[in-house]
Amino acid sequence: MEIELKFKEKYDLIHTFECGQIFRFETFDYGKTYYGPLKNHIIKISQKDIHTLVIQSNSDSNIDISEFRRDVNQFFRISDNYFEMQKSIAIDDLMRKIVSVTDGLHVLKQDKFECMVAYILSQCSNIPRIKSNLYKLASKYGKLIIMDKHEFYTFPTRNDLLNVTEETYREMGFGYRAKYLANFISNYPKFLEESNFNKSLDKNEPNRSSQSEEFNKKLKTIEGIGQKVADCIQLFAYGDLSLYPVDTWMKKFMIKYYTHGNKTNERELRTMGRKMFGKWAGYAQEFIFRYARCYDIDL
DNA sequence: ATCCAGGCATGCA
DNA sequence: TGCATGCCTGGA
Repeated sequence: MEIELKFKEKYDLIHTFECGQIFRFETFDYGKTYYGPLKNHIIKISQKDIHTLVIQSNSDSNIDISEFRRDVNQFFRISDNYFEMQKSIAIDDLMRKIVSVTDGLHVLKQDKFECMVAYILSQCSNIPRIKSNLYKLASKYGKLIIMDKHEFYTFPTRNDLLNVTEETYREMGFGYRAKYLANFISNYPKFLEESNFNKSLDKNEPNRSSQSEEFNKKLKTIEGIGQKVADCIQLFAYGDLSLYPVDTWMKKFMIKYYTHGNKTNERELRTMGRKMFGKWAGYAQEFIFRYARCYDIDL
């Protein structure tokens, strides 16, 4: 099964898949094509031209084309107004530069459970290690899928992990995060299953911001999920673009360029970023993160 | 070899 | 409410 996705704006696969928002997509040809999981199958993403992606699925059976298209549209967030977003983020010379350097980077809408696990494991770690942790989980408890002679694994469901102990996670190298993950799986919070909550967050409803805040608080009641991880989950899996996760890179960047070198805490920087970039703060954060890590050698 | 990460919970002022 | 400290382990 194959569909084409057309964007008015530029789409850059390397910016999008290497910026650190998502961990289980791989390229075997230096960024020309990417493979990774979408729902219960594997997709191959290739670029036809700078505005057009071709998405192929490994499975032609047990999924219909309209459902596949809906999933793909959602994953690639095709209804984001990219030009408006870029324009409103480019608030000064530095941000204009960053928007131009990262042109074509798109925020993706990730699977909720997988994203939560990934970011619970991400704390005080690094991308290679997070990737390796997730690979261990998927290869042990997920389902093997072969596509184009490459091996991939679907991500395990919560059910698949119900009987896995903290000890096992430690043996898999998750360190002290093992406890958080085991606890998350076994005491899976009830509010995550209340589907109306998720739905209202997914839509653009008038009382969205208070719901967004409430949901953020609930996420932080989960052991091992603090402000930064909650923001990442809500941004990447729940599509709340108004969030501005502040990690060490963002902190370095903000202190260097926007507080005149004055040290402040993460909370203040988060508030500052959300104020500066409004409803597109999540995009701004991704652009800045990409820029800070890969293009600003002083940081 | 160390050293310290894409944080968090905890305990103390 | 704000800040220091320990936590696992493997990239760099």
